[in-house]
Amino acid sequence: MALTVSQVARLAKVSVRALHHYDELGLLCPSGRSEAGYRLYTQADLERLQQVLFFRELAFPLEEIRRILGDPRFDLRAALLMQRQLLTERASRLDALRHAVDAALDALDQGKTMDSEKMFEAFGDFDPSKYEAEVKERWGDTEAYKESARRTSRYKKEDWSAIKAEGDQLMKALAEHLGAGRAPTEPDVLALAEAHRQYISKWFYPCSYVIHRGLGEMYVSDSRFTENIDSVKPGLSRYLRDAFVANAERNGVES
Amino acid sequence: MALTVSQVARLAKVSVRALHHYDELGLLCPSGRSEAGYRLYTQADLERLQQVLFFRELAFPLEEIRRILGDPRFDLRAALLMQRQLLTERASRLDALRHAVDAALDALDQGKTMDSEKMFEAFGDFDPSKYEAEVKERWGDTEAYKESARRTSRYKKEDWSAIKAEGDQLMKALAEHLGAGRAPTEPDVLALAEAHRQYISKWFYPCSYVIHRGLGEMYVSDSRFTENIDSVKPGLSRYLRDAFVANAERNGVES
DNA sequence: TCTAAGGCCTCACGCCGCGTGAGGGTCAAC
DNA sequence: GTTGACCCTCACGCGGCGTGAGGCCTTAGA
Repeated sequence: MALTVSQVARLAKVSVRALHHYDELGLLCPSGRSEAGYRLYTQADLERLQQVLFFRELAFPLEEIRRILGDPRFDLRAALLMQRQLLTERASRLDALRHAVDAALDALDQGKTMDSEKMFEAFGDFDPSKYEAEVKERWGDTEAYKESARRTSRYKKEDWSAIKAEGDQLMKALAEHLGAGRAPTEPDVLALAEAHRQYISKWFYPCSYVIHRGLGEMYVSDSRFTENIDSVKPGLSRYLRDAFVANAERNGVES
Repeated sequence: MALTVSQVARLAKVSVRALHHYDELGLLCPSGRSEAGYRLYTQADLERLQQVLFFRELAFPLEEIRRILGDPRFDLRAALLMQRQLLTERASRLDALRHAVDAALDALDQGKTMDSEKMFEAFGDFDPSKYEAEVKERWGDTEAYKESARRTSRYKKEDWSAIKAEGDQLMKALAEHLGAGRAPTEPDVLALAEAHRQYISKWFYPCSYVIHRGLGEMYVSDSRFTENIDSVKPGLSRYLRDAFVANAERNGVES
């Protein structure tokens, strides 16, 4: 059932190079490789690709798409509403341009030369940077987010799949301890919690014990996190929270 | 009355870097420099800038703008009509995207997950390359034009102003001979005609005697050429035609 | 008369979303 | 075993500038 690049490319009407590109960016990494190193895409990959293309059509930058799809805090509704707003603004701009072109044509028909003042009439009052600023404010309002954005934007060529694999491995290990009935306060589990904290610090943003504990709290209080994590193993999000809290305590952070 | 870069930048609301860029491309070279090498823009430069910005707003690539503004054969009406068409297509595309976003929002409101089929419904039937192809066909339909486009697209960093100066100098020299009452068949004039042919060959496209003669014919038969050339000196276009014809004849091309 | 600030200049690299080779391995069919 | 259609990984290029770096020029004020 696994598909090769060119098959996916045909299905989704994108170029093979684009798929390579998305792989490089960590935006869509095929979940498998053949023995010869061929990229192998699963059905799930196809779905993700569709989401990617959806946002791409909506003119989101690829970097942002990666963050959007990878972050369970992501607020789809807000993003869509914003994008709608953006599209509306663009449409009205296009309209203004059409009027400008029409005016130019009229002037031409009447044998007049276009005077330069008229040329600029339509272009005055439009400032695309306004929207940009808004977006930045909306999405980049926490320090951790900003730092994370700063760092992750540099990874590009580095191995995103490696980062993801590292995270998955931690989750899997913790899920196994949960499955084995170990308490979240046991040393092995605490060690894993600590490893996770360092993993976050290393790749995303400086993650203190306090912040890590807060992250754990979010895992249980925010359903988007909870669902995502519990899909690995039911109850894992609570388990993580408890482990993070215990790890913070053991390192001198009061609860 | 000469303006500096930053003054022009403020007036036209473009960046200084953009003006530098246009200078590099030969799209808008300031007509003067101060002793210290500062760019000095005249009123005429400002008008040209306005034209540049006009077409830029209409989403013409800069390279094409340069050709448009530099080529007296340029058909403003056709270009505007095309651009109108382009804008209309874009507008309808934006509309489709807006509907897609709305559909996504509706689905969200009803608690459904977006299914991937719907995601793609709006994106199927749009092929921007169609229009591209049309434009190419419309504007690039002669061999000389194509060759010229191929070559000039490579100049970029090279000194466009030097090329222009070389051409202007030839025109000026020929205009002086015309003013002095020399016949277009005199050796000096023929030499200049030949120099012009080689100038064209060197910078734009291989210009045979036959083609050169044809170019001369166009100078008198196409009013856009005629006006442009006669603005240097009245009657110059005819004079050029005659000189080119004589030069062709002297080199074994029958009339 | 000296100085500091704010022009101006020319390199030259960076960005994004890939296109387009180059140079080489792999797979299926004849 | 040979073809030809795939696949891989570099690595450069494009367009329209943004953004320094490093250095000269000009002008106003102390």
